Amino acid sequence: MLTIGKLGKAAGVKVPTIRYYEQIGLLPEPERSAGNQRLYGQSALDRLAFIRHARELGFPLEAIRDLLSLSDKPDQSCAAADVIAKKHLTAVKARIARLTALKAELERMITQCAQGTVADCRVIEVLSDHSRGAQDHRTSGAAE
Amino acid sequence: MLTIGKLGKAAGVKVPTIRYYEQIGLLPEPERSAGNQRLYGQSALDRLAFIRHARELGFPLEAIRDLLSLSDKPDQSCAAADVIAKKHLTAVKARIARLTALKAELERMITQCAQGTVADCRVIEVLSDHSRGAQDHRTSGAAE
DNA sequence: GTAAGATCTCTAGTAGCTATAGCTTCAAGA
DNA sequence: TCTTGAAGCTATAGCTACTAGAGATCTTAC
Repeated sequence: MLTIGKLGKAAGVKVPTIRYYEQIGLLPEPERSAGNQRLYGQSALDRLAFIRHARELGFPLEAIRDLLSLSDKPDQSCAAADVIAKKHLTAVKARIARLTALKAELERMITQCAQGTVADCRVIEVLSDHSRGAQDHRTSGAAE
Repeated sequence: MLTIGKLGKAAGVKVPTIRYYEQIGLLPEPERSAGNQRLYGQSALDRLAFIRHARELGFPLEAIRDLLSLSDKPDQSCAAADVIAKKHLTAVKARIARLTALKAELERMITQCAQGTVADCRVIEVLSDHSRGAQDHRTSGAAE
């Protein structure tokens, strides 16, 4: 049996966050010790690790709630999980594209900044590029 | 001169968000019409486009505030902007790595889900993989 | 037995918006 | 010129996903 601190360490989640997850019903109410402290078993650790992993990957708590409810009744169709995964995949792809573009921009910025003052630094220009022949950035960028 | 709605459309930012930015001091208070409505010029559009672009790329508002203050005094050294950009670049790289891993996982999930029920669907397993030889995922994943 | 550290509950604060209520102003058509 | 409907105004409250405090209690190691 794990105390909340041990559980948090094992799953990589902060203690108040665990209590928060319990409060909003993502984690079931655990057993308590004689002195009223929470005690967790392996299944709580699994569940929390799942939540943390999904959160890290950008799933909102509501999607996680859905996925957990699926795992709670594993003999049902996979269609719902599939829908969630597909929806998220689209968002993930868009995010990767944007972040990759940003990475290039940041690298360019840093290179250029290394050689001058703000006057000839492109940081600001790069990030407000709408006015210099890149009016079309919305076509590729605003897909969210 | 643009009304707030036109400005929002031009920059791709919602009207309440513009007012929010003004409230927290990211945008200067604009002129007003005789009837007390906000009126914006080109510089406000530039500034807002910059903010939106930076937000889209994941810069927190405080970093944007810093960058804007730099652009307001463009004859100073670029070092500060460089620091901000570098710090952000590290975070961006980590994010891309995580999202790329997620993309693979989601794609695998969807493929597998297409062929069965939740009973043999890996959605939950994939996302709580700590117990199957991937305990070290924290080493590569929790860098934020 | 005592002292440090972990846990308890509860409340309030954070970022970055978003929504609502109830009002006024503006632009376009009849 | 009147009117009507969209767009604007202020102010406040709500949202997600936590995070931080206060002040009390429990557990554990010496």
